[in-house]
Amino acid sequence: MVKKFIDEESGKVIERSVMNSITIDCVIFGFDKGSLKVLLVKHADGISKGEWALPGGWIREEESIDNAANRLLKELTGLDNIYLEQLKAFGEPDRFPLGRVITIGYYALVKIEDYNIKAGFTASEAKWYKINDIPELIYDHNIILNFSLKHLRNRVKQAPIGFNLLPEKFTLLQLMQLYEEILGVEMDKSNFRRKILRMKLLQDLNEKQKDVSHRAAKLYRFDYDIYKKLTQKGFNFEF
Amino acid sequence: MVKKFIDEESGKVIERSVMNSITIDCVIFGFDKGSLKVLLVKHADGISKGEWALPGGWIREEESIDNAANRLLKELTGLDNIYLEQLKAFGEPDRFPLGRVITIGYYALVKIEDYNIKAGFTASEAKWYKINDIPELIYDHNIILNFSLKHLRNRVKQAPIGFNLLPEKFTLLQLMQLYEEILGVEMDKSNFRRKILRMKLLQDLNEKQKDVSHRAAKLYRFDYDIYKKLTQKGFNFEF
DNA sequence: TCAAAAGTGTTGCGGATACACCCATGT
DNA sequence: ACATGGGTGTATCCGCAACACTTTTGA
Repeated sequence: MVKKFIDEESGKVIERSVMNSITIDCVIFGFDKGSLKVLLVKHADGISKGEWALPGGWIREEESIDNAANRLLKELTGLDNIYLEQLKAFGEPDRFPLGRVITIGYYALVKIEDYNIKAGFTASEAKWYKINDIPELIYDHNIILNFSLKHLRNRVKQAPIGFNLLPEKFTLLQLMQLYEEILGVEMDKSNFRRKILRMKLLQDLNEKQKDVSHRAAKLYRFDYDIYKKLTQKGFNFEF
Repeated sequence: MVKKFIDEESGKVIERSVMNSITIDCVIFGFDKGSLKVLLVKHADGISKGEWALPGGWIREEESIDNAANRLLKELTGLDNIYLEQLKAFGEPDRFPLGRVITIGYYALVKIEDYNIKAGFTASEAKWYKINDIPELIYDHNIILNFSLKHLRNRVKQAPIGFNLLPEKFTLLQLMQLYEEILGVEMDKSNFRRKILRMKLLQDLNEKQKDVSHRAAKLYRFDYDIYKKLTQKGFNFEF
């Protein structure tokens, strides 16, 4: 990726491999059938044709990097208004074989069934992979993925973000299984209930599950307004 | 910052404001006389001449961004082997007035008295500012600084990094005052002792303070080896 | 009536908090 | 003697973990 420049002072044409190219790569997490999954895409052409990768793209000149990440996500999943946070920049000099490209990693949490409905995907192939079943990815994408997983495991204990992976209405057991899966631990049903309910972050919807072959459980919803109010009063989500 | 390019396909000269320039900016924390401080530099020339800023610089083509940050820090403070971690990338399109420049924020924790001894500083002016006394900085540097402060306050509770701000040998009260200053809280002497000693991360040096006008306190040292061992066994620093 | 998951109750332990108190040392 | 910080001891409270138990519902 050698570009030709005109040197401002001398007026001469100089060749320089392009330093400072920037991309964005997204780790998109979903939760489905008790498993934490990541959305990967198969490259349709270019030097890494046929290989799996994190979805990503270029930053446009007029948009902020957060906006670029949101736009890419919308293009990739058809979903708007997704939980999205920057991880950090990855910039080993040799991470991209054809030149110096720094990438900014993002991670997103989506409700997988929303994605299935809208399915705005146009790329050649995209697939949800279980977290324990990730194939080899191009460039340093495995490193980025592992970093984001570690980050998610920390974050989920510090802030109530896990809800973004669940449907709007969920049962306490679903929530517990989400935590068990992400953190890789087993939990006690009874203690989990007490702990999460004591925080008063969940709104009891006075609704029950339907079409289950056992006693139907109450449905709850995460109440973001209450969380904001509590946070302002100094409340700190900790799990 | 408009640059002239030669378009690869058409061969024509095109002007384009440079997209994707990348810099590094460092928030260097120090702890001195009971106050948390940040090292700021005064710009000697350029469009922001005379204004205060976070120390920073450019990434070289052949170095990783982590190495670039380490090199810059060495150039700025004369110090090697410093605690240094990436924050994240900052990339609002208008953050830099003369073109699109994305910056990668880093934060560093240094022992301020080491800095005073070596003092490898060549820039026009550099000064330690108390955290509550930060002037207006150029570009989005106040945003970066505030972000790093918030990050530090979280991090210091999750990992034993505060020690990097203290001298090699310190007393328990010094450590407590460090935590009090960073977190902005008051703590109980007795409870702090128990809590920190129970973790067994501190090595009792069997030495005492000298030249103090009161009963001399025991000196301790943070034992990184023990910490590593404990971490491998599943220990999790939490404060 | 049995399986499966929902949901409640109880008990013991350990860490956090809030104090009260004594110790050593320089001025 | 007293100011200053160093250092210890103790009572209380509360959350957490472990575990036993009852309830509801479909098959």
